[in-house]
Amino acid sequence: MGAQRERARPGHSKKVSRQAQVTQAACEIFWEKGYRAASLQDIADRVGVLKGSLYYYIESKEDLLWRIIEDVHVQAIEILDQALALDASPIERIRIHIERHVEWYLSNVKAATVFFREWRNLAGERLSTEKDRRRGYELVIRDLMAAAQEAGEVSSELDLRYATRYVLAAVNAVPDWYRSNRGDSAAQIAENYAEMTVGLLTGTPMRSRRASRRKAS
Amino acid sequence: MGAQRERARPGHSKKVSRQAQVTQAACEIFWEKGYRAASLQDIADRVGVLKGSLYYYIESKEDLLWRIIEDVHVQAIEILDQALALDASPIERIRIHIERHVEWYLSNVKAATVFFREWRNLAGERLSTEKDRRRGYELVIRDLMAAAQEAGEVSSELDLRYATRYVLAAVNAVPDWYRSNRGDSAAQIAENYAEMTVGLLTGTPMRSRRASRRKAS
Amino acid sequence: MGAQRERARPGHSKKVSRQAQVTQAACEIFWEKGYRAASLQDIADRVGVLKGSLYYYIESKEDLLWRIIEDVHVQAIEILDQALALDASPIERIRIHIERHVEWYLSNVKAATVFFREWRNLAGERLSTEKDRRRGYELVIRDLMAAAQEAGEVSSELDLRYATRYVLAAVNAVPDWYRSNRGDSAAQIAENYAEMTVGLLTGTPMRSRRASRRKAS
Amino acid sequence: MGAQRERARPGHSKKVSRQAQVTQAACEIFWEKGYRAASLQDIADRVGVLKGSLYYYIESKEDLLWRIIEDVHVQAIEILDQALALDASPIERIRIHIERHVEWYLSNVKAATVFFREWRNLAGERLSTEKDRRRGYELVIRDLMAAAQEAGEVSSELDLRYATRYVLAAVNAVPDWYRSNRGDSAAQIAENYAEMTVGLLTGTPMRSRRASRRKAS
DNA sequence: TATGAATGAGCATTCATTCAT
DNA sequence: AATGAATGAATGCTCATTCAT
Repeated sequence: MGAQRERARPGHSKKVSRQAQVTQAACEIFWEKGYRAASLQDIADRVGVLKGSLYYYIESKEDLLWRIIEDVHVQAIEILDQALALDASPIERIRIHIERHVEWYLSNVKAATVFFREWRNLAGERLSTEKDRRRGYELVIRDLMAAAQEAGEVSSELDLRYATRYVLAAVNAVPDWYRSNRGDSAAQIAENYAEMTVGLLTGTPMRSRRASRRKAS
Repeated sequence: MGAQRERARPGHSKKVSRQAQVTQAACEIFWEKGYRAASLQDIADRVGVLKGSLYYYIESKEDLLWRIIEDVHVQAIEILDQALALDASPIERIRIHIERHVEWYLSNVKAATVFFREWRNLAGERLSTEKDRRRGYELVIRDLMAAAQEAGEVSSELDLRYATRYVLAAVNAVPDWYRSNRGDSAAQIAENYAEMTVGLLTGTPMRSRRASRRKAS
Repeated sequence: MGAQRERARPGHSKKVSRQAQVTQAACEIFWEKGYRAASLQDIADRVGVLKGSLYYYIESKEDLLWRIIEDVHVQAIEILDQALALDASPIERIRIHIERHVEWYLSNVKAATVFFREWRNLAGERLSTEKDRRRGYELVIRDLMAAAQEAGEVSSELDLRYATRYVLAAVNAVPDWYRSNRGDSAAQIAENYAEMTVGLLTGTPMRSRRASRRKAS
Repeated sequence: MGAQRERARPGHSKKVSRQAQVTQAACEIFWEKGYRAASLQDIADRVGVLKGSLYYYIESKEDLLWRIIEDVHVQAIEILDQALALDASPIERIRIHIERHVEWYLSNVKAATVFFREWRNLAGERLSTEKDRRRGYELVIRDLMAAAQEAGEVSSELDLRYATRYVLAAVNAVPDWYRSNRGDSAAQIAENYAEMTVGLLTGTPMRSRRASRRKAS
């Protein structure tokens, strides 16, 4: 529909594009009520336009969900790629990735939550695509773990199919319970999760790992 | 509405109560389509009655969800209590509990899935109750981990607030991906998850744990 | 949806089934405003129920149109079959058929009008089916004309592809202008149309045809 | 709104006026989807402007329909007037008129189709005007037939009210089924229709009419 | 126990139209 | 001449729920 090229007026960045405003509002409402319980009326109210006016910016309600999910994917894959490209041992790459991944989640709690909770509401081809993407993501992580296993960093007795799911489920649930205004900082939580993951994979007590990392650096 | 006590007709146990049939159908439909996308028409169709007739057995749609959730709770707590009552070290009790817990999930995939995915659709007091219960459950698990920590089985550096959530999220996601008709048996998966959990908590490599357990028994 | 078996209470025939009432109301509204301009609200108002209640009786708006069209088809084909089965010359069968056909139209003006004006609003498979049916109907009429041509009753110079369309268009337009409350009776109009059709096909002046028919009988 | 006079720039006839482009696009879209199902968006898309921009050229959607209908009328009446002015017998004038009329339809299928199918979507005064025009047109044709009847060319037994409608309906339906890319040429079809009409009116077999016309010329 | 009919509120979506720029 | 944004009313449709029988 209507193209929304931002008139790149410098110094006028305060006015976010309506397009972005709408997606943002949708994300919040979906996060608050869930995709199905959320109505376009809710979203329109938050944006401050009439319900029908939303259709100048979107094609359908699912469209909104799709945008949010796509956006999370793009960023998640970027983070993953950066970790994969690191010049470090497999297990170290895993550790760093988990840390950054969690940190990103925690600074995008709403989008991340919607991403994990609502993707099943997609339909047709989008649903298929999304399933494929999730499977693909899981496989990349599994491959990374396999590399660590081959490098002898991870016990060969660990069944990676389950380890992958175990770790991913644990990590992806972080936005479910996180409240930004109390408890540890996002960075601390991220570090904790990375450590637990490495511990799970390597079976090394936390103490000794920390010590060895300090030595190394 | 009408009382729902089953007329306890002895020797007539073959005929499952309609009440149970309805809950069962609801569980399946909720599992297939999600609570919000499921309609009472769907459920009535599966049971083989008219939509309006359902109201002889239920008070509302939420009622159905509530029953399923309650049922899972009752069984989950029973399993937890049994593990807590064991005469074994804390970490061993954790291991056994996780194993049984996962095994139960896997033989009740639909109910378990609905339980985890749909509880947010409860409203009012039921929602509060449910939140409390989940928090309570988490705390019991955390206490068990704390006991293991005090017993020296778990590193004192592990932050139990996060460890609890890590483990619970991982374990509770099992019904999300489990397909009963392929891959390992429920028992194998359960053992795997229990082992990974213990590994995560104790930081012991899997190999040595297995060896020590064999010696002990 | 809900089965609408009439409770065959004898002596209680005044109460027409709601199902029929709804279709009837739809037919009238479609006739008055056209299918697309007609709203389900209009129909509900005429029946005296709420808009949403209509869906107890129908599956969609198109459903209503479809029913009307199917009904016309069933009756039109019955009339055609009866004419085809007559023990008479081809041209006589044509004459009789046109007469009965027009007469039926004129006693079902609304349905017939909707049938001719609105079928293009069908979609998907229904549209295809309908197109096929119309083509099939045309072909049967053409075959009948071809029989008359072979019997020497119709000039061999007449191009039957066009003659068929000429006649059908003329005849099918009758409900477009007919007003039951003034002018000739339906029977007179029907006779006129039948005669004109025979005249067109045979090229016999009307006077001589009438005379010969009187002699024959 | 703004005046729409074309700036009559001489020597610049290549660029069709936007006004005409819009009407043309509307005609096509109305022909493809029907007036009610067509949206201004469709038309704007075809023209290559934004929906809102159309209102520089039109006052309303109905406006577009009205223009198409007016245009057909202007041309139809011109054709009729030319036939009426011919120095020939009434029946010959009828024959010639039908022939030219059909030929014109067939070279303006879209406009003609819209003209016949969609006029009922007009409202208010335009609808009344249109009804009058159609009635007037029918009466002129009827008068022509009456002249033929008085000249003894048409049987006095023919009821001209019905004959007029019969012929007009048949002729006006031509654009409904015509496909320019297959079958006979427009000229052949037009001749066929003219012949059938004369045959219907005069009750003369086609063969003898052709022979007599050849002699006369 | 169960049915069949109806309710009524809500929902996503469409669209002709307007208007400041 | 045309744009881009918004309006507001309407539309087809869904669904949990009610209730007399």
